Amino acid sequence: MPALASSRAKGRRLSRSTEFQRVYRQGRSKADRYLVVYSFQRDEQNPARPRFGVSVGRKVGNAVVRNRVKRTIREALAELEDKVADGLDYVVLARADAAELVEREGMHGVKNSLRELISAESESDDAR
RNA sequence: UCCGCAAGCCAAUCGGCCGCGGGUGCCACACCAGAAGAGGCCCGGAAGGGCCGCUCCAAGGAGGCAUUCGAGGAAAGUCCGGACACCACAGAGCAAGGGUGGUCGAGUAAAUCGACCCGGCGAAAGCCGAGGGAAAGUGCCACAGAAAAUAACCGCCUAAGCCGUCGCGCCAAAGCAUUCGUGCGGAAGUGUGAUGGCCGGCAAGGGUGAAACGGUGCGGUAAGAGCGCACCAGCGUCACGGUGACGUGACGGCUAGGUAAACCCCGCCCGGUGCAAGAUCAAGUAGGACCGCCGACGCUGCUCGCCGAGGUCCAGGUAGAUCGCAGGGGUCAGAAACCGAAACAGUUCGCAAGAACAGCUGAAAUCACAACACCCCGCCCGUCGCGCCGCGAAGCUCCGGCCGAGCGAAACGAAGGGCAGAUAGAUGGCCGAUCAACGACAGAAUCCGGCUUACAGGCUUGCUAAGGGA
Repeated sequence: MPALASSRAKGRRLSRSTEFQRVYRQGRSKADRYLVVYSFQRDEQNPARPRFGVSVGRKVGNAVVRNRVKRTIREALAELEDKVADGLDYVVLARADAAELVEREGMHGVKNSLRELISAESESDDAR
């Protein structure tokens, strides 16, 4: 199977509303003050590369702010891709104060926050 | 130079690496899907259906490489208008409801634009105004104030009328005096002056207010008043100027508060919903018609009926997909040309219902859309030209420089590059350099024309007033 080079490419994103719903309803979640990470085991037998969805609500700010938050999260995810288990769908939800984190700490702040959330989640996964 | 005003423009810049979305070209077939071929296996009584790998193809998806394009002046608010789509009515008028409102011109239209008029603000440049009608009618005008529309609290005035008081006259009567002529006298009466009151007159002044029944001055008056006059403002008529809003002048009669984004009257305009409009295709599930090989039941058999499973076709249409949708048009319509006609006569599959193909006419018989190619137009960029500066006696071009800001290409004419189009929604990240030094407001979502609102800093041009210099 030809690897899609980047997690930012179209095929590696969650695209359908039903896919988001599935992750929200059936997945597990972990959160801090700024971000919420949902994850869902898609197919246990045939683990593919993980897929990502980003959701930024209106509470975060106006369109320019939302765009900036979304792009920053995508960049951070692309750099964290190696540390993420295959076969999972992730949704990163930006909470209302997320713009504050992006403005203050930039991409690195978001990356650190995501790394902690994702590893905490996989630990609880192992404990299961 | 500085204060201000107007118009236009920019929206940090440059380089490297990595990345995202669209278009185009090429590669590739290891993945998914598909076409063809031969083969194997499974389910089924059969018709038929399914699965597996192999060979081959390249015309899809995903992928790789290359190339090209990729947020704004407001993309925003969704406030007007138009295109487009569907729905409704399918004629006209009236009514209702909503909108709109100086004039002329531009514009498909607009709560649009330009010029002008009028009013307000400003010293000016200039800015602001939904700016028809208040003598059609109704209503309202807070607080304050006597009063908010046929005004009278303080105030001013007693000219006319009435009632007093006092002074001074006139004077019939009584009375007194008398030279008998008349004189004095004076109640009542009457005249006049002063004064008090009643009945009144007035609207100048004060006070209240956003606004108080035109303003200023002179005359006039008891006091006053358009009562008279002059000028001003307003109204009407006429004349002149202007396409017109309106302006100017003359004359007239002397007065009419404000408010219509209060009701209302007048003129003009107006179906509704919005691209989540809507169109096309279409799994699955349920539905309808038909077929009658198989099974069950009615009936032991045949026929028939019914049920089940199976098959064929059909309609509607969910998930989903595609289009709408990326500047516009031409080549691009034609003899039936959007699902056709004729025929059931061909071939294949099927028990059959039927399906697919072929044949005839024809360039084409699924069409349309899309795409490629070429051409034309529009817009943008840059070129060029207009333009600016210098030199000079003289510059559209003709010698040199600047293209800083901007504009133009209507006609003729030259060559080049470009035109965002996503659908959990692309236009970004990191590093380095520079600055007026960390860069405002802010992110396309059907398109177009406006309006409004937000906004750091900077640039260009023109203008006003003041000061300075020549």
